[in-house]
Formats: sequence, C-alpha cells, structure tokens
Amino acid sequence: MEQQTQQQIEDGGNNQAAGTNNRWAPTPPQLRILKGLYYDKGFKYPTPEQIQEICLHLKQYGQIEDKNVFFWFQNLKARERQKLKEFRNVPVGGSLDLNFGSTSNDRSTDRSIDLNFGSRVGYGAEGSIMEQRGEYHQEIETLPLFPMHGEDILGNMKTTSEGGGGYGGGSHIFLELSLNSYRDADMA
Amino acid sequence: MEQQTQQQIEDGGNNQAAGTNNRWAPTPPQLRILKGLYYDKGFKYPTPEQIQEICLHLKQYGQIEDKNVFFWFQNLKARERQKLKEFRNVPVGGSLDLNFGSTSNDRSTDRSIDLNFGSRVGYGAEGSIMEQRGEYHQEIETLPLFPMHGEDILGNMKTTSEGGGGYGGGSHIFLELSLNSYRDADMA
DNA sequence: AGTGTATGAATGAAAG
DNA sequence: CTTTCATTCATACACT
Repeated sequence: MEQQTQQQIEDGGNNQAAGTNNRWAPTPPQLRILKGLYYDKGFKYPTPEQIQEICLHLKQYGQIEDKNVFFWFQNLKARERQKLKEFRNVPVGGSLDLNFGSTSNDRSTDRSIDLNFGSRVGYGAEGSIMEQRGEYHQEIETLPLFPMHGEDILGNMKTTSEGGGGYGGGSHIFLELSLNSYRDADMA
Repeated sequence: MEQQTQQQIEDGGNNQAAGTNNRWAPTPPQLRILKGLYYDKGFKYPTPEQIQEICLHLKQYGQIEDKNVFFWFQNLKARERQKLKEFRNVPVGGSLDLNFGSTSNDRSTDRSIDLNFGSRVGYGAEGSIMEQRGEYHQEIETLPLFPMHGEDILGNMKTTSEGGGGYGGGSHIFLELSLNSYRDADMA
C-alpha cells in the first residue's frame, strides 16, 4: 500500500532517547514458554497480574518487559483471528463447503456508540471483572502459571490478596447519552 | 514512554481518499493540542460539552469528530493507567509505601487560567447539571479550554514551533458553542 | 540489492 | 472505567 512518508513528528514532550531503539525479540526459551502457555494451556487472556508473573518468569531467559508479554499475546491472538478471517475469504473454488458456523465475531457494528462520558448518576458497587471469556476460566490469582519443573524458579509468586481492593472503579453507568449526531462520516 | 518512532503523517491536507482510510488519526497540530490539554493542563476528564468544544476547535486542523476526541482521552487515560498497573511492582528498593490517600484524581490541576480576556461571558447557562463524579467535579462549567489565541483558525502555524515563539495569529473567532446543535459539518 | 514475510509496537475503536 | 479487537506502522530476516 501507499507507504506514506513516515517521519518523526513532534512529540509533545515525551520522546525517547534516539538510538536505543531496540525492539525486543523473544529468546528461544522465552518463545517456547510463551507458546506453551498459549497453545498447550490455552492461556490466551492473561491479566495484568499474570503478565507480570510471566514476565518475571521469563526474565531469566533474557531481557524482557511486561509490555513485551502483553504485545506478544495481543499479536498472536490478533493474527490467528486475522488468519481465520482471510481464510474465509479464500475462494476455494470447489464445492467444498467450509462451514465455520458463525464466528463469535458477530459484532454489530452499530455506529451509535454509547458515549457515557461524564454524567455519573448512581453507582452500582460492581465487583470483580475477572471474567475471562465465556470459555475457560483459568484459575488465576494464586495458581502458578508455571508448575515447577525444570525452568521454574519461583516457588510461589503472588500469594497476594487482591481481595477487597483493586481499584475503586467498576461502575458502568450507561446513561445513554448517545451523542447520536455521529453521522456516517466515517467508514462510509 | 510512548516511543513513537512511527506516526502516520497527517492528513491535514487533506487527502482522505475514499474508501481506504477510515480510521481517524490526529494531525500533528491536533495531537499537540490534545496533549497540551492532557498533560499541561491536566485536563483528563472532559465533559461532553467540552468534548464538543475541543472537537470544534480541532476541526481547523483536519477532519475530526466528537467520538475521536472522546476515544482519545479514554485511551490515553486507560493506557497510562495500564502502564502504572504493569509497573507498579518495580523494585523501589524498599517497602516504602507512598500512600496516596484518597483515590487521587488530581485533575484539579486547575491553574486558574483566566486568559479569557474580554470576551463573551454569557454562555453556559445551564447552571447545575455539571455534576460529574459525585465528588471532585472540576469547577469548569465554562472553562476556557483554549485561551483564544493559541491556534489561529487559519491553521497556518508551524507544528514544530510553539511555546514562546511569537506567531502572528491573532484571530480569535471560535468558542461560540454550548448551545448550537451542530451537525457534522465536517470539512471535506 | 530488492522483495516478501513474520512479528514487535502503537493506537483508534469498541465491547462489557 | 477496563479489557479486547482491528488495523497499521516499522523492522528484522529470509529468500530468490
């Protein structure tokens, strides 16, 4: 596609030191562990806490940061999804019927999003938002992601008790303010 | 922290060929203004009215809609928070705990900007529906988001030179909102 | 050398 | 507000 002239625009005040632009790449052990988590264990939705845990664990195999783990999972998920999507588009040509059913991707692309900004009216003391997908809930919280064998150095990690605290958020309000003035304008 | 080695060049032109580009991206002036609001002024929780105001102001620098502004603030807040969460157990060297006391949202960085030199003072007659978050509502109501000289409407300023530089642009025309039910008069 | 592919990183948009 | 999805940019590396 048209590769527009990438150039560094002004940065409002937060510019990284030029030159230290090393992009992380997983070391073989790191990659192996990550893939093991993703494919073997079906572990695809790490919480921030689990990201830290994983990252900490992987640190022994090379330099790594939280955001690397985060992006790694994000990208892997996105790309698998993307592959499936374009696979559906592939003209198979034959009478072969690839029935995928309806992918769980049926997002109604409703344009009138609920803009609930501002307007705090009433407040439900919501609670844990720990629900992962409608699928496997891995027992997080205190279950070690890495069963100690071989490459485990953390005997136990977070025996921490998040219970009770967390953040003071968790309140969806949905006042249906609906700034529906959004015409198509986009995506048309 | 955000290393933006990449940034798509603005469309400020605006090219916007039909079809291919459907995702909004802030033009450099827009980005600068948004960041200025967020970081400099500590302005992080715009009300719908303010979103409209900001959006209207930014329209001079390229196509933009309310929801873009809304999402921009949402994302920035979310990602900053996420970053804090992911790094909140960085080795601080001790168990020193900085108690933040109340659920700090120090958006009260109101610096008493009163650069509203001799202008309209009659807008915003709503009075008391400014209640936002039950507690720390900013005393805005009619705050001058843009000190009315910052960016001229003509939009012919340099994006890389600002702050202290004497730019010849004195047109102050906008800031008229508050009751006009705008349609999306997006410039083409 | 150029070109294509895999993948890290960034971010707008949206769901819940 | 939190989390996830989608799209895109950028770059390392392979391939011919």
